[in-house]
Amino acid sequence: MSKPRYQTVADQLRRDIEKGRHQVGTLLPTELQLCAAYEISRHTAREALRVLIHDRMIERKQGSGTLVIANSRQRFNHSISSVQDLLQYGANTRLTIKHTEIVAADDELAELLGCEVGTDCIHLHGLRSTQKGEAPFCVSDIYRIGGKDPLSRRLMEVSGAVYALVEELEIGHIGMVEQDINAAPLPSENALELGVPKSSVCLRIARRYFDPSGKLIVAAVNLHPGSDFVYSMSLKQSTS
Amino acid sequence: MSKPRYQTVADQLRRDIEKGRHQVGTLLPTELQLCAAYEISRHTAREALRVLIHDRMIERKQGSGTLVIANSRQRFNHSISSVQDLLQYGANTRLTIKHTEIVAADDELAELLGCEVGTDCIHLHGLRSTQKGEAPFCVSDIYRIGGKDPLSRRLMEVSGAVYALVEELEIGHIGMVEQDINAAPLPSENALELGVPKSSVCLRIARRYFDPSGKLIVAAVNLHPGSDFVYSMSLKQSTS
DNA sequence: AATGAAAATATGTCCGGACAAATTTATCTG
DNA sequence: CAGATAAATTTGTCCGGACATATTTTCATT
Repeated sequence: MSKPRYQTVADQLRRDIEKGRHQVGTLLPTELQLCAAYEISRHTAREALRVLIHDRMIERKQGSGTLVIANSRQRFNHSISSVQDLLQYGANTRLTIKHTEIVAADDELAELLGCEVGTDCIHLHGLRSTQKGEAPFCVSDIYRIGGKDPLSRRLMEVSGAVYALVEELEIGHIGMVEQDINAAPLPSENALELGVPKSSVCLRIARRYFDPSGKLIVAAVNLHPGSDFVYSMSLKQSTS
Repeated sequence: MSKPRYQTVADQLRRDIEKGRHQVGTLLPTELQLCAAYEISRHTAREALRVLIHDRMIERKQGSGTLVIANSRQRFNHSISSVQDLLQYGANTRLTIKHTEIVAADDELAELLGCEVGTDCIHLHGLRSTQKGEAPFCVSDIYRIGGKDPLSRRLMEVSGAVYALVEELEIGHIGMVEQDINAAPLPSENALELGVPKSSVCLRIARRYFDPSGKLIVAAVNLHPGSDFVYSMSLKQSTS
């Protein structure tokens, strides 16, 4: 239940960097100094620093020291799933399900789910916002084949990111994700929901989650008003 | 000079997975088994496994074990640069430079390049198509600061993907790529070039390439008519 | 003042051990 | 046989120490 020690130290260091107590471009205290300051072993100090390396806030160099390279966490900015993850975790967003229904798949949905037209599907429609109750910035639709299958029914009870969802539903783990990104006109009903002009364009991210055996778990479609919301991420390439 | 021990073990395990001696979906030997097999400490075994976690070949779960989730290192197909790579290499596309010019940076370009408004810049404007002479599906603009700098001049002579470009110009290697993705209305002149309706929406990918020291090499903006072209990629390799 | 060798510093690698927490497996009980 | 309980298994956390390697600093020499 309680946080590991190295996590506590990492959190504290992150706050210190975010608050400017350790400026970008300067060196963090050395391992031994951290050991003394937090009364931890060197191993624990290194684990804490590893967290910040993973967050891309620091870089370490043997003999030189630990350099602060960013004053905020840049966590998932390595993977394309980060676009989504950035929204779901990094930016600490909330998904509020507005309604759920059983629908017969039309052409478009049938293609997304890879099923026959007319197949019963569960559909969850929600809005994503940074804080609960705040203005939404993204329309999120989640689909699953089978209106009566037990997993689909449970899907209606839980809420949150698809990854959390999959964990909660005890599906095991996600084997593959297919992702389509394109631009599209934002449907007027969604424009209304998001409070943006009717003629807006949007970034459409359609994702399909498969289990390791290749069976589709769920599909999700997210619409982001494009001009308002810009995804930015940096990628460092290792040449080793 | 010599590789660390944990790296040797990680390499061996990776080869074993790639060769199918450890199948995707199965469990890797436990830490203690690895300790015995390679005559290493548990710490070293854990370091080795950490490498494979970083490569996204395995996933670990306390109490359960170490699951093999991929049979090859997942490197660039995890990064959003694959969107571009898919176009440049996977789909075997051609970039045809339509014209080059020296321009004074306006507000937008100055922000993209991180330079003063009014700075001389090289601008290459081109169209991307699957085959030379075929209908283009993407508008590509490449920018570089300095209208007279030798590298900029040479930029006008070569053509192709930015990565190939960088290689040809012998810049060394790209240290970092920053990327913005958003949706936008497609400017009417570009719509004309691409032969799509004037009121089209487009996917706009703006990328900035830096050398390892952090100096900007070039910036590129690609516009794709959104509804026509869909990026599709898989994040995790399915069991094949 | 410039150079180069030595010392100090800081991170990297590696070992040993101990206990905690999560999961799986075996066992007992009704 | 089903369900709860206990044991075994497996990874996670944390400590201590030692030496290696890369970098910076110091200092003696020229």
